[in-house]
Amino acid sequence: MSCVTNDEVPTQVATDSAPRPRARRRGRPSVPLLSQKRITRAAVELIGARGYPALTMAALARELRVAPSALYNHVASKRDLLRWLQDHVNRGIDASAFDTEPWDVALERWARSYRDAYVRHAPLVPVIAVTPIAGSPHTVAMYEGVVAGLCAGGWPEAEAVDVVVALESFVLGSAMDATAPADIFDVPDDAAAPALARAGLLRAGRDNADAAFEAGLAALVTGFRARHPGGAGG
Amino acid sequence: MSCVTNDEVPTQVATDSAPRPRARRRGRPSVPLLSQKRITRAAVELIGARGYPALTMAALARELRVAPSALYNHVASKRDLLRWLQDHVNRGIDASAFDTEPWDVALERWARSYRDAYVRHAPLVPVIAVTPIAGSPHTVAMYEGVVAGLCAGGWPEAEAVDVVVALESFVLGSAMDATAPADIFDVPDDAAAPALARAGLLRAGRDNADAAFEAGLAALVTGFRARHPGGAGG
DNA sequence: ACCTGAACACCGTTCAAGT
DNA sequence: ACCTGAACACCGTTCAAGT
Repeated sequence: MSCVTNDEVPTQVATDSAPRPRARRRGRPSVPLLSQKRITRAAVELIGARGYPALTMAALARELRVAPSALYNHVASKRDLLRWLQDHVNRGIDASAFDTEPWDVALERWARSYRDAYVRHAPLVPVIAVTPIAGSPHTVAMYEGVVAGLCAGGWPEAEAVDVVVALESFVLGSAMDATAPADIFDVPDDAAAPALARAGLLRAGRDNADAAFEAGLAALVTGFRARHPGGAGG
Repeated sequence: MSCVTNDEVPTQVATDSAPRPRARRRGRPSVPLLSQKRITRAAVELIGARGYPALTMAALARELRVAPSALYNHVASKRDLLRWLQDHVNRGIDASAFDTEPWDVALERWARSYRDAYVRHAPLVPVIAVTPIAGSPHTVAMYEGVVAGLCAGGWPEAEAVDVVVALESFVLGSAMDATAPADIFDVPDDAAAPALARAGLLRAGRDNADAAFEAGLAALVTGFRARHPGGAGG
């Protein structure tokens, strides 16, 4: 009550009824307002709330209550921001089965977890495909776990990477496919595409993206099992 | 020579030495300058010459010697233009093997042709995944041929579409992967990722994208053969 | 080093005015 | 119907000026 600390005029109090959205002195703040962690976190929240089209540098800066140009003291470009996001998303992928399960079981679990993560982040997929992993610690850790697990399961190192890249291509393609509208294969006139039209009727109401992913995943693992050096396959 | 038609002052002739880059009366031309065909053709040429980043509505209009706003009399949006491009690229994919070869051989050939086409058009991949095929005649024809071929080869219609979608996901993911830099898996410090580092050394100099694609394609086809209802597989 | 504020060079798209 | 020209509402990014 009678204390003399500086809480009688907190920054939220307006001097009168006029709205004063923010006030900060012009120069460098004594403690930095931004960091990679804070920027990434705000970007994830923004995407979660309003989707990828809403992720603009201006909107992100607004979320962080900062001028847009302030972001460029921490990240070189929007492209680099997307790389941070990629690493954040990869952190959520579960590759732990490679520690406990046979390589083929682990591969299936990893693929499902990987696809699940990117179905919600499909706009990152084109970024992933072209981005060297070196600067992304969680991404490196994930691949190391997967490749080490495959090698422990009997795969030669060079071939293990082929398996990983092939599976990743399928997973990322499937993640993009999962964002498609359900009626993507609908055809207007049945005469021009009778097989497609019949198939469309048979498939109506199914979750086609999931079914195709599971079919492809099973085929891929079956095929790799057949190729595995010490395997029971052909 | 002595004819009285309107060719004595063609549009290319400048009245004096001053450069006059273009001259056209303001109103509607007697014969339309643009069409879907001409716009698509110019876009393909522009992409071929200067790449996808150069494909802007302004640059495309310039190529066609037209004001940017003129394009919008023919195409509703840049997105729709990309759909036209998708259909054009799909026209170049060879699915003819389904007419003459067993389904598994045809599937492999189609997949290679499909990937080849989109390696040069990777920026279209995210568009494809989300675009209904109905408005794209060549795309519909391609899928119809593939699904009909699979059905003729003994696949039930609904399952045939799963096979197609799974293979397509793999192909499009692989096309994006093929645009990645060769050193995408390089890791700076070997201690943190020893398996990855060893694999990187073994793979240096190889065409890794091609190897991974062929490995995945072979596995996928092997797996589908094993699942085929009338097949010799398990 | 790290912020603000004011620019810059684009981008896709719209629309009135012309024929 | 189909073009031009002039706008509009963005976008990512740069940079001098401040502390």
